[in-house]
Amino acid sequence: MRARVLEEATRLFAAQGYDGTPLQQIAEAVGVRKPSLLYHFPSKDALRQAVLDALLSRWADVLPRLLMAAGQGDQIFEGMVREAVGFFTADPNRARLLVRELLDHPQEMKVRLLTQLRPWIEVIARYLRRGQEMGVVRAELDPEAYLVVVANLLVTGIASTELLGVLVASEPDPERQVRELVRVAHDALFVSKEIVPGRAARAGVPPTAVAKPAGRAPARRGGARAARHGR
Amino acid sequence: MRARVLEEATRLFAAQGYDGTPLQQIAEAVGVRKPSLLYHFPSKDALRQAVLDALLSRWADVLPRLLMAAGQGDQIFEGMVREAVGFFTADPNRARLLVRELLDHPQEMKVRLLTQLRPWIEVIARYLRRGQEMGVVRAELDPEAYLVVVANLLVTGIASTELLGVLVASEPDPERQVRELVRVAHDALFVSKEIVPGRAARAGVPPTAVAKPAGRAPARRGGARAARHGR
DNA sequence: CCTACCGATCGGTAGG
DNA sequence: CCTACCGATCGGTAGG
Repeated sequence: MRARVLEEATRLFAAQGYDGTPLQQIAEAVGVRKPSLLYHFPSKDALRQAVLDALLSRWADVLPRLLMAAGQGDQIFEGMVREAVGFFTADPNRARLLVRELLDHPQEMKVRLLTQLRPWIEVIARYLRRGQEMGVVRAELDPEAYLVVVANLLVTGIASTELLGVLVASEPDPERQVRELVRVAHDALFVSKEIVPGRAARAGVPPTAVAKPAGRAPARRGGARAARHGR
Repeated sequence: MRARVLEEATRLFAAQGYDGTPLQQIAEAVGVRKPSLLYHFPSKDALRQAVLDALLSRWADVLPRLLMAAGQGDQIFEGMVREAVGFFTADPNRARLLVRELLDHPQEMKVRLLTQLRPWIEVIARYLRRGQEMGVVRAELDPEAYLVVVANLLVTGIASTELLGVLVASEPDPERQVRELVRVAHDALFVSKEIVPGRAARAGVPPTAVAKPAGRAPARRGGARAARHGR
């Protein structure tokens, strides 16, 4: 029952916001009376925090697993992006809820980010710097700032995919938008070799390090697949 | 007086949201009684729309001027990004308000974006395609999707600069984050030549077309200057 | 632009 | 988990 409440509260908070969602409405969605909610959660604010905890605790599992699994440093990008895209496209409410919390409770989120996300950023930033030394990652890239930009890009980009679709084409295609999202993150990260004609590509860059995406057929880079692997 | 109300309402809606801001609080900030607000605006919702109108109407002036001014196609990027960054860093409340409206009133915003933004996206997308034919803009870039991604990136990135700063460094530096924001947009747009050693750079790309940023000193590309040129 | 006021709705409690 | 209920606050109106 507690799980049901969290589920409906997540959906409604994401769609209408905390202030825009009365307990009454959550109770109706769950199928109980309002005071029953306050038996499981001492207050509406406690419910909000429980919803947020449930959302962020999933990342606490996913992040370490990702960093362990990626043996080679250059596979981290694909793994992390695929996981993030999959997580948020499976239920865009997750992304919307995060954005709302960032706006509505900046101080509380600042503490959460600092303790739960900052350590991982430092770890991944070290990988990026190693990539820079190897000439695989763009030298002018600012590791920590890049990671924050991309995290923000993925979360807000997916949160508003449905809405912003009308700007891209008459018949919105979420996959197309997510694909471009991932491409932007990718091309801003790796040193690219696309325009180099022929053998110049071999100059100074270890051929195995950058991995496949650069020279291959464009527009099939994980967004599509990840969007399908669902929840 | 109407202007004063719009000003305070913008600030409070941006910080606390529409549902989180009572008319009473706006009245206090302006220095009048609550019913006086409803003399200038027929309802709270009418006030919200007036605030949004005031914000978006500024872009209706800025966008055309930008596209007129940029004589060369390759200057459009710098001009647009500088203008957008300047506009939103001058008052991050503008960015936050836009993000809130996107979440709280998606249908209404969909109509606004479709009529007020879509035409411009089509125009700029044509410039991008021309750049692709010239080999200056990345071939795998999806013009319309790219523009939406970057617009979203700038708005949300600046909306949360202050908050996300703690993830980048112990002593947050807004300029550093904005700089990386602009770099990501830039490097995901243009074909880069950085790793090409020596004369290979001349192969197939008109030297004057790409303009300066690519080969020069990194990390001084408009974010810093724009952030200073204020409101 | 004000005072006075209203009906509706809110989060939360009493008591079982 | 329910019924019954409360004080506070909300957007908005009457009337001047």
